[in-house]
Amino acid sequence: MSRSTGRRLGRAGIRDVAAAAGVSITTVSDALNGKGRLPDATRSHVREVADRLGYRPSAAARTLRTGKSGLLGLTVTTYGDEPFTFTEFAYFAEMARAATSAALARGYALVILPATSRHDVWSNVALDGTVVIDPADGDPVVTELVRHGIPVVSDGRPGGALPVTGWVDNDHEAAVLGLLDHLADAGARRIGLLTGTTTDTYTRLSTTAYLHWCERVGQDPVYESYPAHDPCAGAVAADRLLARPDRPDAVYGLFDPNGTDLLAAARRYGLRVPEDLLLVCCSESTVYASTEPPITTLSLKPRRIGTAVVQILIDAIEGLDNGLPIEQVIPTDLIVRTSSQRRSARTTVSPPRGPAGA
Amino acid sequence: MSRSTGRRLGRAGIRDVAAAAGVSITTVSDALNGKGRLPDATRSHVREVADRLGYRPSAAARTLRTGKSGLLGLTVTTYGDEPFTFTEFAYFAEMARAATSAALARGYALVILPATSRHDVWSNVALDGTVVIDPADGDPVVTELVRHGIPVVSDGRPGGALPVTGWVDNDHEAAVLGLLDHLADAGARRIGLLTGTTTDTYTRLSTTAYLHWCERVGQDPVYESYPAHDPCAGAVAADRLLARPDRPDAVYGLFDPNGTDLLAAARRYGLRVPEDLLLVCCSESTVYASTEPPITTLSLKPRRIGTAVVQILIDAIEGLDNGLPIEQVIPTDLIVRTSSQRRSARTTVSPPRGPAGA
DNA sequence: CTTGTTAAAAGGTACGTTTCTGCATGGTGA
DNA sequence: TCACCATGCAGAAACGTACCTTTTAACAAG
Repeated sequence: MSRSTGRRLGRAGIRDVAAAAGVSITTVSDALNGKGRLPDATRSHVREVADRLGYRPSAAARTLRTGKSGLLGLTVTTYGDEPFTFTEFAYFAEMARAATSAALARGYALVILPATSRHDVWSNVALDGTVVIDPADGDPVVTELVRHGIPVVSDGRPGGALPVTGWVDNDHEAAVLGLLDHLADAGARRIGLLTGTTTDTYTRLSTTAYLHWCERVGQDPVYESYPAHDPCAGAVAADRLLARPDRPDAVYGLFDPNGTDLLAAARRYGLRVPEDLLLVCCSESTVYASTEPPITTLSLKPRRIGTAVVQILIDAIEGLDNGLPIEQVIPTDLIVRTSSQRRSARTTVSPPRGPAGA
Repeated sequence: MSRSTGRRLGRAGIRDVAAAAGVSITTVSDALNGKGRLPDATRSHVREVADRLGYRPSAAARTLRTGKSGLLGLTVTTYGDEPFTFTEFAYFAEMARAATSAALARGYALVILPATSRHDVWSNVALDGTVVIDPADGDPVVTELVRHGIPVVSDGRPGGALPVTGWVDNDHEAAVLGLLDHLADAGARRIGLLTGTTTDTYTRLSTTAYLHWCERVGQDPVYESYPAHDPCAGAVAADRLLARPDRPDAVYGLFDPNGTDLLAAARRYGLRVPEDLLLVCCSESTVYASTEPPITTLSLKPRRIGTAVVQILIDAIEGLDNGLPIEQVIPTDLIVRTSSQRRSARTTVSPPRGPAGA
């Protein structure tokens, strides 16, 4: 059997479409991709034949030929042993969702990849670019990607002079300072911090901002650290913080679960929130709107970050950037709820009295 | 310039490695892939040269040649307008995480794709198989994938005779029945249900199981429905349920946020939990361990489901299955906490469920 | 009649692998 | 010596597409 008629197995290729339509391969390619100079009659005829045969172009062949795969890597640096322990779950989920949407809107898809440098995984997929969440200083994966000319944009300001194409981050210092001012305005005299032992940029910047603030207002720092990837350790650390002799009258928790942890610890010690203890934590979770009392949260706007990261990355891939690294700062959002408002006892919604009242 | 020396731009290819190592292309390929019959000396020599040149095989070329891309699609059927509104956030995140890990462990990576039938996205990526979460009856994307011979495994029993390669799901009927028995054992006389208006399998099976149970024990059904993708609607429906004249003394909420919604509603009506109202909701979130009081949850074991789905899919791709569709049922896990225990104030240990009851 | 111009379509090569087939070589048993 | 086989390696054909180059036809202008 000759090469033109040979394969009856498998899907229809561009050759089969060309033969069935009575035109050349080039014409089919041009017709389907909207290129070349073809009369509309030919174009629609080819399209119809392709449809009839159920033709789908081979992504692999196209990628091989054009050098563009339409795939973006998405990597989360992890702590601990499990491959994908995101401590900031809601944050990651929101960010990834926004990134996926933004990529899709521009014709790209996201591939989830491990942060480890397992070559056999990374090299088995053709990437046009990569999004890295919270890269470690001198991350080997990032370094190698950049060395191979693959654009890399990071969520979180990269440390260690990582040669990324660009990055997006919040102004963590400003956020923490503003938040502490807010607590002080609400009457806090000694503000405590629940922070992490890891060395990632977020933890580091937030903690130093706290220390600076303490220095400025002349307060002794009161903080507890714990490995952020261990949820139980968070509860323990929250307890430790409230058990100290120099117990704070307000606490900021850097991580998502800290709000409930601190609330539980406060209950154990008979502390009323917000009367005896003001509470704020950094979280994207909506549960803090309906805890008792609702807890003030700092939102890092993961959706805006995810969108921005992908836009920068795709711009770089498509050569729409100016070549310089792009740095973008996304403002944070302090969502003030009862837990950080000492004075106003007014609740926002008037409780509808039900039948059989208390 | 000839084809052998021509390209100094771009990365090193297998040809360059062959030339530098003084062997043929075949030998390089065999050496790196562990195939063929080569002495260890040659093998290691080739590997060393490849390393020195920073050689990375082209995934696109390999995929084109072998027909295997090592990529699995991951799709979530969505409700509402946004492309990725997962109502069960924690569930999806956990499931996706487990699926990603399992895939990675077997050398595959996951690509996140939209459930819409945008051809230009789906056909731009070469997939070896696809995981579909909660497919709609007669889902066109699934149908087309199967028609093209791509294995599809679904999380959630597919309705509408969808010709999937296999599926994994919980036994939702049994879970709901057991849960209702548990509430009845704790003293509930009238159990209410907070359910969804959507027609997905989970909602449908759970609701009918509830109705069956009511019929069996001779209780009038007491339930409220709301569009599960709207978080505010959940709070409203919870309120409505507790405002009814035939107010239930126990409620099961089908969706993740229902626990906090119901707790807030109970507070508004001055109902004590668990004394006046028993509460259970289906959730994977750990926040319910530290609410006041802690809330009993039904876990669907998303990690086990994600792992199982991927194993079945990869088995099918690699031809390790027997060809028949595979159906796997994952047991659920009722995590009993204070909110569903009227008598014993003692915590934590879940009562061993005997089949007896009554 | 020649030449230039343009539309329409065909030819053919390259993208970078994997892998089938085949060619030497040297050792072994008959 | 010869046939035979295992070993170690090379040649070359695909895989399916995109795109650069060329051909053909038609037609207007010189």
